[in-house]
Amino acid sequence: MSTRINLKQLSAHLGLTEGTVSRALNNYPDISMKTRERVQKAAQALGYKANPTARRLATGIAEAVAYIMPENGNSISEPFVASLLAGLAESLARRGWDMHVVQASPAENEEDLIKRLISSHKVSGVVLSRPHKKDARIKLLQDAKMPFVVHGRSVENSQYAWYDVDSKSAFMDAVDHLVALGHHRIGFIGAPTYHNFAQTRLDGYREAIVTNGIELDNDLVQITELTDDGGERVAHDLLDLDNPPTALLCLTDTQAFGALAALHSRGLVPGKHVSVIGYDGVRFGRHTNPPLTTMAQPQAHSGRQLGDMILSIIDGDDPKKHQVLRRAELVRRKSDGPVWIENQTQSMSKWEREE
Amino acid sequence: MSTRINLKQLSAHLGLTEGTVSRALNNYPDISMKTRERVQKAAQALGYKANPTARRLATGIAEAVAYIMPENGNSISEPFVASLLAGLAESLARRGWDMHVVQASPAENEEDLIKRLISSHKVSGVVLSRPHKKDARIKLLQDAKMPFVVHGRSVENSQYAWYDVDSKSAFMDAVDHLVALGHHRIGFIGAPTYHNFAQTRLDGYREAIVTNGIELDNDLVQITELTDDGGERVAHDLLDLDNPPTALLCLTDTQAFGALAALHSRGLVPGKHVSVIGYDGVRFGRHTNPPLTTMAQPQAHSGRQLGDMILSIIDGDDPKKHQVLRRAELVRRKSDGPVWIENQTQSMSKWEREE
DNA sequence: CTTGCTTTCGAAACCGCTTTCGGAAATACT
DNA sequence: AGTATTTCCGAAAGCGGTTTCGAAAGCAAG
Repeated sequence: MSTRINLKQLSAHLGLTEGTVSRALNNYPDISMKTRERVQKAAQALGYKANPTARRLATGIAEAVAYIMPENGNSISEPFVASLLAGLAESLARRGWDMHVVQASPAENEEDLIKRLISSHKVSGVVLSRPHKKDARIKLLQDAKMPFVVHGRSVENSQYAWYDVDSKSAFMDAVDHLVALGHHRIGFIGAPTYHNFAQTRLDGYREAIVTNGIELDNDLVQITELTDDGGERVAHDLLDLDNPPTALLCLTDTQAFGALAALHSRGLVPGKHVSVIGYDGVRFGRHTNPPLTTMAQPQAHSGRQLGDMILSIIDGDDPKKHQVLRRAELVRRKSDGPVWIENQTQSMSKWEREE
Repeated sequence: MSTRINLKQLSAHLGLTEGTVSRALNNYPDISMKTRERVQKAAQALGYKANPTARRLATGIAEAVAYIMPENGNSISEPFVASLLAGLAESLARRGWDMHVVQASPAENEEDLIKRLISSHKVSGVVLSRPHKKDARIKLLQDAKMPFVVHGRSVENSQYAWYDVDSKSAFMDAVDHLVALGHHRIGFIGAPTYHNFAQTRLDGYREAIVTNGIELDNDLVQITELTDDGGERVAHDLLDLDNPPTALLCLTDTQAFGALAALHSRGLVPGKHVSVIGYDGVRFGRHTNPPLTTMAQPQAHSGRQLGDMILSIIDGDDPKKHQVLRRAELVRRKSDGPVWIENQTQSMSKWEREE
């Protein structure tokens, strides 16, 4: 049984008042250096650690941050939660703080979850992910003056802290890349645009299409779920078009996997007959047939970054000073290639590939 | 600003003592039914919720459970953490408890983490995963009388609660399946056997090999990391053997992905020249070339199950009564097939596949 | 109308720590 | 030497609940 020593015992042992010992431990300036050191040495020796619950009650600081699981965090669609959580936990742990991971219960919507979180006083800050274009949760947090950072952005994003990848540029780059390969009919496999990232990626696609002097064709953009099955279904729809696309640009790698499946089932080879490009850069993309070309988001340390951000905001930093935008980069594997022209002889090998 | 009402205000409003109101709210029998209802109604109306921190301090109950992130939780090797966390969080939330997810800091080993957790009094219970064969953390928890459940099992597993998949049987089934396809030289791609699951799966492999009247060949078992690269590397080693295996059984799907890559780089087609079977049943496996045959573990609701278990143990249930073993089942896709015999004509199509 | 139980609630201690306030001792200043 | 400041610590009041204990009130029994 770990018979933890408490403040009363420690102060009795030292012949001091609890208040004095507490202040000594917390480096109050009104304690002489001599006794401060004596107290800290004794605390160390006796293994004293202030009871967190008591401290939290007394100070009113929860010493914990909540990470809100994205709606579909349990699906294949969020491949990075584990590593993000690891980084976030590490960042918080350096200060001895806890990471709560919370999820809306089945009978509860996302906003109620935030309300509950705010009024519970269980956390000092919140990490949100995958915001909607207009995300009511953000307003709730702002009104309650609850510190928070967002992984991703909503449309109005000037007043809070966020960490995001510039997926609009990424999709513009992807389009440019495909156009350079000769593609003019590029299909877009997207998701409902209440997800802000779905909107911005679509924006990037459209803008680049126009910039490249190609006429927008709404038949070429399809909205579906963020799953492989979704990607597969609408890939078929796109390929069934009278004037089908020669390339498929997908919102996520997961959807792209489905697109690859659709091509296979039609006897089309990805990267040859039809190009496919995903987004995320999940490692598994190396193992598809062919390996998936993708816009890889830099996800290293994103968790730690988010943790450091929320901590400094809780410390009083201006949230607006914490807005970091990173870039995704094209990882060229083998699912993209020049536009296919029937009866032509064309060597795949002239295209340089990863590894 | 959410100006939360506290007990003092509520009791003043009711003309009762704080103690009385508290007891009324907690359904103490020494409060008359009449005032109990009156109090609860008022609490409801005024939106009173007891401050969790204060309650925790007073009762000494942390009302939280810690989930220990597996060492490699950030890699692709633990594909199910997100869904497990979701289930666990849901189970705990039903009681209003928190889920802390914790991780050993870089400068800390797993045992120190447990010690810290125990002495911090921040949680009432612990969920552990991926135990080692002889896991010191388990002994620490037992000695401290800290309730816990293990996702997986260690060797001595009779005295605590666990939730596991019978992967030994799964590997026996996999071997039987391969033998039925004519394979006699079956390579095993494993991981360091301090991981208990690595040991039991190896045991299953060996036992089934013997049961099938095949001589054990230690050259056929290779130990490596739980990554695709690891699998790829040792797959090459196995195929370089003078008498190479005709089938590769892998500890995890992730390793199997690497094995597939190794085959491809040699111009061998998986499921035809060499069979590959993985374990886990990750959805990604549908998209490899060819789709990966695997022993799929039933992971639905495992998180909720673990949550319900830890809660009832905290409530006083005998941990030994909470030991659940589930079975994995063969999901046959296309990476397995009859043993390849050169110069034979053999149709793949006679084998029935998933979908 | 006592006596003896129950029922029902108030009073107070407590959980373990933080923080404000005030006063004694020590030091500084005329 | 006497007064004005500092320095350093003790005392005490929280933080917001829970729980034990005891006493007043209500009730049935004698």
